[in-house]
Amino acid sequence: MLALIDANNMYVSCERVFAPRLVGRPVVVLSSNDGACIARSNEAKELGVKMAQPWFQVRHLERTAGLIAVSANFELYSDMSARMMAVAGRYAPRQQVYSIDECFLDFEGVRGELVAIGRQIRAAVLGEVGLPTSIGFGATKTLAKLANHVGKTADRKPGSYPTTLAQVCNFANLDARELADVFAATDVGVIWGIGRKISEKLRAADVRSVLDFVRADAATIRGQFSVVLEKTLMELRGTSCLEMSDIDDVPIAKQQILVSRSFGKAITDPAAIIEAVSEFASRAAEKLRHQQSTAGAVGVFFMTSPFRPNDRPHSVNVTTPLVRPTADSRLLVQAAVNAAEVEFRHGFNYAKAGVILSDIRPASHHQGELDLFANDERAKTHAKDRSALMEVVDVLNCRFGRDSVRIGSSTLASHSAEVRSWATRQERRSPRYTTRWVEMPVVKA
DNA sequence: TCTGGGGTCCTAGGACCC
DNA sequence: TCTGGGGTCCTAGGACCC
Repeated sequence: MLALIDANNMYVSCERVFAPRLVGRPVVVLSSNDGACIARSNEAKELGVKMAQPWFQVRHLERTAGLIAVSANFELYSDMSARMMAVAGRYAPRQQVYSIDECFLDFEGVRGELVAIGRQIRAAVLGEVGLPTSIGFGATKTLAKLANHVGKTADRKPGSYPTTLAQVCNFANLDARELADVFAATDVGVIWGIGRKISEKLRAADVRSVLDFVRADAATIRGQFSVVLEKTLMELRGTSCLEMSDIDDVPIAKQQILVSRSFGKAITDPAAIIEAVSEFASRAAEKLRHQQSTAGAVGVFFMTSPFRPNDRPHSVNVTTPLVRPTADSRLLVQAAVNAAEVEFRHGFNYAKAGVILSDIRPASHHQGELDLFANDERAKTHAKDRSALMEVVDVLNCRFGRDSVRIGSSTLASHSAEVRSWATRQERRSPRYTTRWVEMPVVKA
């Protein structure tokens, strides 16, 4: 039996732990640039604020309905996430952290009543970390996800499901009839793996509820959609198709590393694009070294805004293969900047840019005898110097703070983050209470 | 005025091989 | 006029997730 545990409105709940004035009020957390709502409290959902809705569209609710908006504070959220995962992990032999706010637990071999255990987990995470959670139990990952959704919804919208399913929902405790009722009352679009496009297509074929979907013909689903959706169907019928990947302690290395931002305002100046791309490449290189990998290709993109119909659209997306995979910031930045210089066009209002590292492999992996340069002693020494230098840079930045040492070209046009024309706005960010000494909350006697 | 920033997996189709 | 058949590998793009 598997469980999915996730934090309710994670980002909002993290903010509330340290700012009790937010409790019971409609609250949203804003994306970078304070552009869109990426988390909503239940009260904000009730005001009609949609996921990813632009802030300017709901801003009037600040005055009319007491809506409170805060800028995203990812440093705080990821630390709170780690604490939550540590607590949840105590209760089952295997845990897979799936995202910042949810993990799967595998209860195989565990004795005891699962709903009762689920309630203990909720109480522990709430008591020790301060985050409210929901828990779903099912025979497969997709069922556990669905049970979690039912548990959360039963709690939030009385009458939607039997109250016994609220907060902690175990499908195994339902008989066939009760399960069919739950499935019939649940929209097909909430199933894990069914997004907007597929649910539209399913509805057009008169498959509207989870029950409709579960009763659909598997071969037809595969033919008209994909093997992926067929797996989803089998999972809902109780046949496991998605394995637990339970590499508990060692995070799986990313196959692609992306750093991108929307600009605070439109960019027309090549120097600004180059500065941004240089900065993104630097940041990506840090992530790359952190997971002890090298990249064999550097991608750069920048584009105009699709939301400004009066702007001429333009979009650049180029990938530069590297002769030899590297994790050296200077080489990665150089490749990214070169591509940006070549592809930049005057006369466009660029709104967003990014750098993607791909063809990622372990840093320990050497090309071996086929790489002629590798046999060149000077080249070997050079490579060693390089990685030693990067190590020093990383250590210094870890000790003295981000950007204590950085690549020269990322400061071409200006000297501080505050004056960089492309820098994102974050006017409402809370203190990083748990990860910065100077921002630690102070208790007054 | 103002519209997120990460990721994953699968598939179709082209390049290329014999 | 008629122009193979079977395979692999790679990439771009589309779907999804949070």
